[in-house]
Amino acid sequence: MSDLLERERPAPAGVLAQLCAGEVCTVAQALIGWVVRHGETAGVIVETEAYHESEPACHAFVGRTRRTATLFGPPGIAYVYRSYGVHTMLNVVAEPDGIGAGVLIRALEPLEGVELMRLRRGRERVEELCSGPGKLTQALGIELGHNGGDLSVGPVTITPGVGPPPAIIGSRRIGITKAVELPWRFSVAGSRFVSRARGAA
DNA sequence: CATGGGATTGACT
DNA sequence: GTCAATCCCATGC
Repeated sequence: MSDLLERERPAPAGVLAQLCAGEVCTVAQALIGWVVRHGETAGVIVETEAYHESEPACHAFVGRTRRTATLFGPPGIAYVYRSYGVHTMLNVVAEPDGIGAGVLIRALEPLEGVELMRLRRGRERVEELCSGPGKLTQALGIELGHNGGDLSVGPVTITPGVGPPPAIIGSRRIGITKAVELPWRFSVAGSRFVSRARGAA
């Protein structure tokens, strides 16, 4: 219905870092429509969530530790971690160096390498390839070793999309137990590629 | 060194 | 709707 018929375009040096240096909720919305690529697989971002050191749902809330060091670093860097011992999550570090904040990439609209995504996911339907934070990292082959990597350099990259920015809906973040009231989840209105809150319509 | 808790997903009742 | 899988890492003794 509202599929994004976009393709990535090269970004001038420093564009991603400059964008990500802004306020994290602004960054989370601005990244929608951008393209995540790893090798031959790529997808358009259709859902994000913002996390900031000032609120307890953010890993950086506890301060700078080995785990959160990346979050406190410069913007535009990948923060990758393992969740529930099973799934890998991809975040983009936001806000200036020294502030712990990041944007969780929660869903992509598959753009290239769909057959490889199907192979990695063991699913056929395109709607089931990247419609969740653990799913998209599996589909793109993103792993813990990508933590700390510069997303403007690669191997995992995030580059601008093409075309008008899509209409964005704000809502509550999913799967957390603290600061649940903050409307810091952002998704493309009407997209069939966004994740589903457990049991939601 | 031991313990406990997840920014989830898929299978099953 | 319910539940287990599975491991990294922060915390505490």
